[in-house]
Amino acid sequence: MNLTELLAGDSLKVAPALLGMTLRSEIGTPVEIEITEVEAYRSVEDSASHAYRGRTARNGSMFEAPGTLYVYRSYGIHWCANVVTGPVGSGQAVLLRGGDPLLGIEIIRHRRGRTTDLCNGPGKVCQALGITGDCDGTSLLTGPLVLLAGVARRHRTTPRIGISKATDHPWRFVAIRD
DNA sequence: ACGAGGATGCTCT
DNA sequence: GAGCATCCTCGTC
Repeated sequence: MNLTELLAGDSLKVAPALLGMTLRSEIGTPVEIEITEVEAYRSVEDSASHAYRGRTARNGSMFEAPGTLYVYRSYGIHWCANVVTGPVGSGQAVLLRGGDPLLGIEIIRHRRGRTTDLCNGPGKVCQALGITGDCDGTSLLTGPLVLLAGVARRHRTTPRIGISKATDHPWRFVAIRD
C-alpha cells in the first residue's frame, strides 16, 4: 500500500501508521524529524474535533484531500499541524504531537531557542520545522512539508490530552522506543 | 518533581 | 465575550 492509499484511510488507522515515518521540512535548509506521537481526530461524530460543527473558514483544509496539511493557531501563540486523512470532505485529521530530530538539529535548536525538549509537543513540532499558517492547505505529497517512509514502530494508546471534550477515547498514539 | 499562572489571537456564540 | 487540540517560567516541596 502506498502513501496516498494509506492517508485515504480512517484517521484511527492512519495515526499509528504515521509513527516512525519521517516528516521533512523544506522551509529553508531541510530539517527532518521522526514522528513519535500523534492524536486522531474524527469529524462530526467527535466533539473534540475542529470538524465537529462542519466546515468553516478556519478548518477548511480539514475537508480537502488526504495528505493535506491542516495548520491552525493554538492559544493565540503556537501553531499546530495535522495530516488530513480519509475521503475528501470527511473532515478527519491526525494531529502531530511529537517527534525526534533526524536532520538539521542545530537549525531546530536555533528555531526553538533551546537545546532540549525540541519537538515534544505540537507547538514545538511546528516551531522546529518552521511550520506557520502559510503552510495550511499545502500537500504532504508535494511540499514544502513532505512525509517520507520510515521504520514501523510499536505504540501504546492513551486518551487524547489538552482537550475538555470526548476525553474518553484512547486516540493518542505514542511510539515505543526500543 | 510538580503545579499555578500568564502570554496572546482568533473563531464562533 | 468565552474558550481554546500550548508552552514557558517561576514558585513551592
